[in-house]
Amino acid sequence: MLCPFNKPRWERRKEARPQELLAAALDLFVERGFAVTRLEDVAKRAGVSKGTLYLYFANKEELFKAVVRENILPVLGEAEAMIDSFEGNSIDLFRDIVLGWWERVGDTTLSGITKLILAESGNFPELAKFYHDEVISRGNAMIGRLLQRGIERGEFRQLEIQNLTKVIVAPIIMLMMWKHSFGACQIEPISPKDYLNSFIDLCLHGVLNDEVGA
Amino acid sequence: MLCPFNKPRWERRKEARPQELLAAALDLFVERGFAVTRLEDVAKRAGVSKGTLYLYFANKEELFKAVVRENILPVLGEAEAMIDSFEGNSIDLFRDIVLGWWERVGDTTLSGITKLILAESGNFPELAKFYHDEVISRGNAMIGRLLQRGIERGEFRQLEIQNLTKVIVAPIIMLMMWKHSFGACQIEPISPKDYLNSFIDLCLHGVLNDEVGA
Amino acid sequence: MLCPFNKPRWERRKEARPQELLAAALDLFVERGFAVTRLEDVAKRAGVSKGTLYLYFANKEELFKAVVRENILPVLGEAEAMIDSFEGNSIDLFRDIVLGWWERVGDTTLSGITKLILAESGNFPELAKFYHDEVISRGNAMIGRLLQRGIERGEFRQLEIQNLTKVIVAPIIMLMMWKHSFGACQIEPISPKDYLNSFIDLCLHGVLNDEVGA
Amino acid sequence: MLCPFNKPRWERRKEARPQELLAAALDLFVERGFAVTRLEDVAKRAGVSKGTLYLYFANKEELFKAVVRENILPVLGEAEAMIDSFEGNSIDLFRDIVLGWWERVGDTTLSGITKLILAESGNFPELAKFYHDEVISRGNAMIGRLLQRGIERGEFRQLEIQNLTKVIVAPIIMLMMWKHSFGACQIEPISPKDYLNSFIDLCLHGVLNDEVGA
DNA sequence: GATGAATGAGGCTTCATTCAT
DNA sequence: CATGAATGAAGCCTCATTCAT
Repeated sequence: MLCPFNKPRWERRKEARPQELLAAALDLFVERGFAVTRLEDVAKRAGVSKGTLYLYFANKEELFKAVVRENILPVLGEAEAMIDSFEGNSIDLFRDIVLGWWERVGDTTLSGITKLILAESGNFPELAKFYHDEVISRGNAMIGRLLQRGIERGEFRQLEIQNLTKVIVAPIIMLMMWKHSFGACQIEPISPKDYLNSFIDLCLHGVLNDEVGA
Repeated sequence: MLCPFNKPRWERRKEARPQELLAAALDLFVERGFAVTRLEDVAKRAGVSKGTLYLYFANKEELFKAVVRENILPVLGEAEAMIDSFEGNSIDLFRDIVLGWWERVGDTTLSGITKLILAESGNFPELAKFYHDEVISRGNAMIGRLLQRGIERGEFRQLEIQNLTKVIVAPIIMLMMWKHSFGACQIEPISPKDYLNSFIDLCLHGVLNDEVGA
Repeated sequence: MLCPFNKPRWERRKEARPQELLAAALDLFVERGFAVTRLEDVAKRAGVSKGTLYLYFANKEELFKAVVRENILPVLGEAEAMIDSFEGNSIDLFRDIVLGWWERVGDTTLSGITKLILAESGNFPELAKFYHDEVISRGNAMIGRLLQRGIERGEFRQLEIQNLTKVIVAPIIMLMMWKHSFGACQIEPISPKDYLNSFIDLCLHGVLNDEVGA
Repeated sequence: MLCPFNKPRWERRKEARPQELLAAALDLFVERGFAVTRLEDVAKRAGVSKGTLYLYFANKEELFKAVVRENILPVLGEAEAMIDSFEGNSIDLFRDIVLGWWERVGDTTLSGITKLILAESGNFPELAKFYHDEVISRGNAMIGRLLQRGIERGEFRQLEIQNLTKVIVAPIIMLMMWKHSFGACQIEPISPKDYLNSFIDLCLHGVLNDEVGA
């Protein structure tokens, strides 16, 4: 009785149960997709029975929302804070943001959520809107502020920010998508580090040979 | 009987059946995903009965595979010819490739195939591999050759081609994904023209302010 | 193939299936109650599978409504016609209506519907309203017209019709209730014939001994 | 400890528990029916937890039986005393009985018991029998004795008592049923006073116009 | 070939009941 | 005694698949 691991499972619930369920749901949703995942499997993976899920989440869709809310939003806040408090060069900031995002999100199961949303948005427009408003648009705004900062500091040239942010976000999202689609099938996995370095290099310098005088 | 146009209408109809079914299935699979699409809806959209589907496709999974196979093949080769025969400046070539791709693929139903594959790759790994080998990797190779051409002609600087191609392809794929996910939900649709111009501008020049002395 | 009874079950559907399902549902709803009746049992009694029910009725509640609609409404129309076309004495008409109602409704499974509605109205207010509007109030109006007719012809004394109709309808409804509650439990079954004769006698003459000078 | 009012409040509470549970259950059973009432709601209405119910009642069915048993007994005997001690006119006695019944039973929660029994008799035949023997048949006997008294005193004409009692009881029972079915749904609530006056008038005089020469 | 009625396995959800604290 | 988290059987409903015509 002294060791918590001796406690019967049901006793640990108030603290951990919802988190265990969310973790199990995240895994399975990412692995199989929302529509195909059976709640019974989520429960089984969390080590509880089917009915227990309904003590914590009203239905499958609410479970999905909770998974998104609990996992993605905290990370976003951190990144936003980083931009606003960063002191140095915008180039370094860009590099930090990109690599940090990969470390905190892309390289974790969380990246699967993005894939999930893009894949299943057709069936859950409400969820898609929720995710867009809470995650995508905030992410875009973050990159937009970063570009603005660089322009104001004279580090970046005059840029059309509106569309450019989406273009810049795209390769990061694609890297996450890749990991959970082709990557998950063992098809030509990409080296994130090399990919992201190429990405950063491209964003900074473009492809042109400036010495020739393009 | 040799010329299809001599056949009575219902007989031509009969031969067109599978194509009509595939088209209907493509639409619905793209819009809703594989698991959620009901065969009855596919049949209804094609104007036939549910049972008729099974005259042409053994089951739902085979229908999916046929949809992908039938729609992937026509895409191949379209753009490849373009690149090798082009004479002018690599910058113009890049611009033509990107905008031409959008016009001939991205802006057609075929872009839905890409979304479909990325979304359902987990459940159909062999299709994902097929799509990767026949489409994605050939697209990458195309961009790779384009970059190589630019470098050889001194128009592009020395570039690490392997990963860069994937980075450059990413925003194009994302544009297609967007069209079929958030775009389909009426959530902040992107203007492809503006997006692609920003993309081309970024790829060529990067974001740095060269005059400052980068 | 000549004899319809040799036909496979599924072939007879377009004509008879919905009626078979409604009959089975009526029996079980009356026997067990709406909430407790399982659709699988309804299907089984009709000799079909669970899914077949949903080809004809959207859900359990719609099935219930259809049972009421198909069974009760036609009988009501007949009774209404009888009142309007009857030529003779109002006393005879009253007797005919009461005994006819018993024959056509009370003595059949249909009487169970009334019990059902009264018992389960709490859970299905929408159904209760439907039944009240379509059946109860029409039945009351029918009796009301009968009383009015008798008064106008001088056969009945001046009566307060509004509440009296409900009072007169009550013993008829109770007889149906009884049959499906205590009667169904083998508890002191009532002889409908004697009960209705007492009822008619009471309605006509009351209990008072007029000779004494009431 | 002998006087309950000396006990601390929570201890009196403890003894009152079963009554509070039964009251809550009565309300909900009457309102929604047995099958549909959730024990959790019963517990909530009584202000206890679901588990507590099982400290007092073995299961849902036993709770139902207890509800009925506890509520039936107090009804008995209330009215019986009235009839045998009455001195005056049988007409006045009838009026007093009917109006008194409504006041003391029909207009209280106890009328719900009647509705409950009639509605659920199919699933609880032994309770139905109990209720019939202890309540219904005693009520009938009471009315029977009343009629007999009137006949013997020459106030009522010669009547067939056996069935007539049931006919006379019917509108009273129906008034209770109505209150808990259509009445509870806000569908055309009946004015008990007017209804009962019409009822009494009908029972005494019938509908015929005696002056015409009945 | 084409139909569409029929099937029945399977998923989501509810809730009576249990039981460790 | 009281709690309320946990269980799991059971019901409603969906839909891929079959098959007699």
